[in-house]
Amino acid sequence: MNKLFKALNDNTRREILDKLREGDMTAGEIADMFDISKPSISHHLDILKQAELLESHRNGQFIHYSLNTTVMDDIINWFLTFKSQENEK
Amino acid sequence: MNKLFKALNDNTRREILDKLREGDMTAGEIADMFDISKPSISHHLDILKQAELLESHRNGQFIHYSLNTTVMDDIINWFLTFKSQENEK
DNA sequence: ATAATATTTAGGCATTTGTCTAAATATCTA
DNA sequence: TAGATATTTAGACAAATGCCTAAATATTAT
Repeated sequence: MNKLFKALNDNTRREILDKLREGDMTAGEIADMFDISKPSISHHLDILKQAELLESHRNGQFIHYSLNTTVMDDIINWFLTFKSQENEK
Repeated sequence: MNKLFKALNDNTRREILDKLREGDMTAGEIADMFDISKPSISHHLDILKQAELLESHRNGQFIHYSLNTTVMDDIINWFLTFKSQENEK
């Protein structure tokens, strides 16, 4: 959970996840959507990948990134336990 | 959302939230559960309060802290939009 | 083989973060 | 009013974070 919260604690990274909901994109396409250098975006992508929020596969020169939302289940459940406990009062 | 993710991006703070699910506690009681100085815990409590995850009220010398989970709704919904989109494929 | 394009890795730097100790503030009790 | 207890505020410091430029790696096309 630590890596997951860490990865999500940045507005640029959350925006990357949001954009990828529309469909997969290459590293370059993602970088072009931000006013940040490509190396910096590359680093953000790496952090998201380490948290397993993204998967990547190379296709020729391009590296395509796609969402992996299965890892969000743990966090969602963590939050929901707070809300469900609410009703027990 | 930024303050919220920031507040949640720390293991000590997440543990504080977990402990408070059992019931309200004073700042001192919370601090005693960790191997961290009282001023540091006080600072963590402040960050959680700024994110509106906690509320506090003074009762004599003591300050009692309690959970406020309503602010979690936004985050939960943010996550759920990822999961619900999953089914549209 | 060389040049061009896509992406990452390396290294440096300023800001933010989490921690501490010392001091300040607030409340209660004798 | 003094002294004890509960908590926060202030200031300092090391580690982590996010950004940049320059260089390295991988692939494609001439």
